[in-house]
Amino acid sequence: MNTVDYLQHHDIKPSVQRLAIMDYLQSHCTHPTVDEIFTALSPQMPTLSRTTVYNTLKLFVQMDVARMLTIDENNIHYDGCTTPHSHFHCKRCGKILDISHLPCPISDLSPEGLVIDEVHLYYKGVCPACRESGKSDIEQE
Amino acid sequence: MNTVDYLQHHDIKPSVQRLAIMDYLQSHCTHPTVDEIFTALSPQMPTLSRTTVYNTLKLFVQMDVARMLTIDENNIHYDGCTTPHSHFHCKRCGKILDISHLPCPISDLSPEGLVIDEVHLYYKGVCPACRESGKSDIEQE
DNA sequence: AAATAAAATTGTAATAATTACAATCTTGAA
DNA sequence: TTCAAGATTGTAATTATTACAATTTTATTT
Repeated sequence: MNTVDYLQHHDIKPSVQRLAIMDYLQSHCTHPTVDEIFTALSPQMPTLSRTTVYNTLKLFVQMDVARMLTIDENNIHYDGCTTPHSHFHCKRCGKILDISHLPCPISDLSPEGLVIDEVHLYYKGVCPACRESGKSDIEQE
Repeated sequence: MNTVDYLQHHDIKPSVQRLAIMDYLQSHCTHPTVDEIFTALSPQMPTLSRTTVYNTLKLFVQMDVARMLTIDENNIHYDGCTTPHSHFHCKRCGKILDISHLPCPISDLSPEGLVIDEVHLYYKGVCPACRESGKSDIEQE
């Protein structure tokens, strides 16, 4: 499905800005921040406003076509992939990687009377690349 | 073990401020924010500085006697309990509850070459209390 | 006990992410 | 074409956090 249809199927009007942001999210699985998206799209869309990126991502999350990742305490990251999966956050390079591992079924929770809308699972540590390069300490981005 | 010994066993000098903050964390399992801790302790410690609360919590996390929770995108919360457990974040009242559910063993991850230091698992939804009271929409705190 | 050094705390100022908001622009319907 | 609703923009305001220099506390040496 193309991006126009994808947004429309989720009751989102496919403006030029929204299309560009969704395309960026889906073609860059790097879980970008607002600023990364803004910086990447600015050259081709010189009139783009940071506020629009904020508004659009908020809308995307509301309409369930993006997920907000609060894994990194310094910046909120966004994920255009909405199928359940987990993440790995490298403390050295700061990258957030997708991994497939998911928790056990949550049926054993329902006795507590909780209504569960979202499941978030992630790990923190050191990624293979950083481990190889042997950088000694934390120095993100 | 008392709080003085607890901090000393983790190579943390038990200053008055640090003791007060650790005591607060351990006696209030509400996963408070910096501001909640500062506001709660200020009356008894009028000279306490917000910066000290920030510094102290950073130290506690480094020394492994507290965990930083980035579940709530608006504020960082802190947890004085360091044994593995999961959380539930109510989207209505904003409370973070402890729950015991944990993911399956992570041994199936090691093939990917990741070094894992921390596991974070939490759920978002509506807590029993908010469900009962039937408040219609999101209105945190 | 006095002098000194190291560590911790404090308060203010700076930084940076996010939001509020009013003005402008775009789109689609009447 | 006119109009209204919605989307975008840019600036200003807000807020959490950090930087930093000054002060205070604590521990150590003489």
